[in-house]
Amino acid sequence: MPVTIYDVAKAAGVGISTVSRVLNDNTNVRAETRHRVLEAIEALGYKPNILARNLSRNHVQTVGVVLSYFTNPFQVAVLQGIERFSSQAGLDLTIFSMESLKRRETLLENLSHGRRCDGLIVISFTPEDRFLQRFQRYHIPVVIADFADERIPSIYVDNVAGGYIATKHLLDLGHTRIGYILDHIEPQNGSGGNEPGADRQKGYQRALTEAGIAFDPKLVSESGLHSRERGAIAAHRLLNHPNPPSAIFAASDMIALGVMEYARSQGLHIPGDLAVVGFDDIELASFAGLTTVRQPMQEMGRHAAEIVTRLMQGEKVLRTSRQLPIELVIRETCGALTLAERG
Amino acid sequence: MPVTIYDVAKAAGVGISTVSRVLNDNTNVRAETRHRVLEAIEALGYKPNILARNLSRNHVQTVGVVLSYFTNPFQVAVLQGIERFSSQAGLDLTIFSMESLKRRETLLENLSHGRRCDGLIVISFTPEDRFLQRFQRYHIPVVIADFADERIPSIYVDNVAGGYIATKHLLDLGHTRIGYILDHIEPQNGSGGNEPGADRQKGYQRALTEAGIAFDPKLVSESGLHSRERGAIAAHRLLNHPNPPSAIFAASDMIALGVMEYARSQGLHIPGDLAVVGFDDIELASFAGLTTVRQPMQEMGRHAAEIVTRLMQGEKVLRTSRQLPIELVIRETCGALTLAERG
DNA sequence: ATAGTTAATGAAAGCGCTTTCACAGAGTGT
DNA sequence: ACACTCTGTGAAAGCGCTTTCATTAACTAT
Repeated sequence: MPVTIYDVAKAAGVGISTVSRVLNDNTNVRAETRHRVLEAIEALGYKPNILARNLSRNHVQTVGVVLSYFTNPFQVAVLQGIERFSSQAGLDLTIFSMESLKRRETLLENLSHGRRCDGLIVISFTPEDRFLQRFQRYHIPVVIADFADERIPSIYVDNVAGGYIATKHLLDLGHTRIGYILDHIEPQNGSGGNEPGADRQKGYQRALTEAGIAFDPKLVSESGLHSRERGAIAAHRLLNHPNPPSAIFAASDMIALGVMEYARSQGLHIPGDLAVVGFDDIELASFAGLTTVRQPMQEMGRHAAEIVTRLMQGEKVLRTSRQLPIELVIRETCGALTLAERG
Repeated sequence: MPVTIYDVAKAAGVGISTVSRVLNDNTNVRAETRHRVLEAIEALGYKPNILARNLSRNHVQTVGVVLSYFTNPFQVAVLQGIERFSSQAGLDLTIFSMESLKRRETLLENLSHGRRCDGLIVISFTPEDRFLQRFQRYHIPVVIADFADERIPSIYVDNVAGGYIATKHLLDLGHTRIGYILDHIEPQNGSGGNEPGADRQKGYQRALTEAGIAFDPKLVSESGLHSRERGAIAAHRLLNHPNPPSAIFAASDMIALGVMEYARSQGLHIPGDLAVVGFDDIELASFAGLTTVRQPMQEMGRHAAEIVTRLMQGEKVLRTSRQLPIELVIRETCGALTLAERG
């Protein structure tokens, strides 16, 4: 029923290999012949069957991205960047979301076997070694976004610097008891604790130390997830401390938003009673007037997509990893503006 | 290099068709034979080549979703619902985002030809007829989310009812000049103006009429997009009217958020000087204290995914379309709570 | 026993491309 | 004129599955 390459060949009075040639390389086919073939294609409304092409070429023309939480605006923003690039590159984008570690296992298991994508971008974590090896064996390049792993092309940000500038900013504003909330302390896997949250904490501690303030573990809380609900819970723990912090630095804007909600529900004024600084600069942050450390989320996605794409095409890429710049965005929740206005 | 069905057949001492049978139907193969085959599969670590299987079966085991704006939290929420269902159903999910009408044309053009997905979910619009026909010809079921089209399976809500209850609520609160902001007035295509924004406007007008208030076209503004920036611009137009509204109903929460930002930037208090009601109930809405009409976004996605999936499997589905319930969520921006507190 | 089913299996023919290989025919150099 | 390289092209062999079809073995019914 559907028109195949054979029909085109017949109509143009050539062999299928010639048709295939005009469809692909374009070299070594006489102009006149090509013209005939093109006309036949046009006349019959021929469209190459992708499935056949895929089998023959052993690829699927798609890049996969695995993200841990679809609900996380940060990840969605990265995804956006990826989408924009890959659609322009003519690649399909298939997404795999895994809401539990179990799911992640099975997902990676499947993914690393069948060729469901030609290249993979993982957001915010490193796949276990055995998966990495398998991907390599199948020549499926993997690149990581929002995570630095020396073994793998990674697009990341200097999280310790980020934690540092956020904390320093609060310190400069006169705060001495500064809380920190991160998603989770335990490394998710054996990759060695360079998770964003942990790195931001390093920066936080470094700023504290430089300021001559002793690090108080009681001022660090874990939310589990980058969500408002969990952020609020973590804030609750911190704020009900006998000697509560006057400022909180959160490892993500979502957590920060939760902190703000909780604080307000307790009648606390922001930034008067509690200063808050977030991380990411998601869209809500500007609405909420949240001071935060901006990471170029879309750019991260774009770069990651660009790298996989080139790797997929067999290109030898020299600098596969890239560090993107961050920036402190000062808004209302830290109190700096209020001070300035007063002054 | 990779182990194929032939290797398994050889190892198990059977023909490839037998291997294929145990891989698939499972009927009509002796228990003992199946066991041998299974053992060979295990021993060799055989995984069927998806590409070959796809070509042979003429499917790709994936559902596609085309969304207009990735930046739209509503669409992302629907996408989430889709993802959850389809991943459980063992289907891959590929997303197509189209930021312009041009892109949409070419996208649908490509999509309706090659088999890049076995089923398609489109969010918030109806593809043109010619595309629909083509999809039908290729037996690719299409279902629409957030849009009602009688010709196609659709998962939708009663938007005119939604517009009605939002407006009625404002009316009940004593407002008489109520503005309305929608994304765009012009139907995007010839499908006949039952776009969500237009329907909500119908409900808005109906409520007005019932209350004996003449509809004033000057109180309707178009933002173009569901974004804060555009919402703010539209609010600017409405609010600088000689006889400005005391309340604004926005066709989406994003627009409503923009309205709030603009109003506040002008020193207006919400809800004191301006009441605002949105639509969707995206996550930010609760943070912003926005009164809104909630639609079950994830559910929409889930249902849409369920329907396509069943259709893809050739199942004869009786009720392919479904209307989901909506609900007014009263929070701070409408002023109802303030009144109650006062009272 | 004998014909008539049914169950289990393998050979082979697709699926619709890409790619290798061989072979004409046209140039080139002597 | 003759050997010698290119170009342009088609036949045919994959790619790794599914599925049809024929065949054998085993089982029922007379």
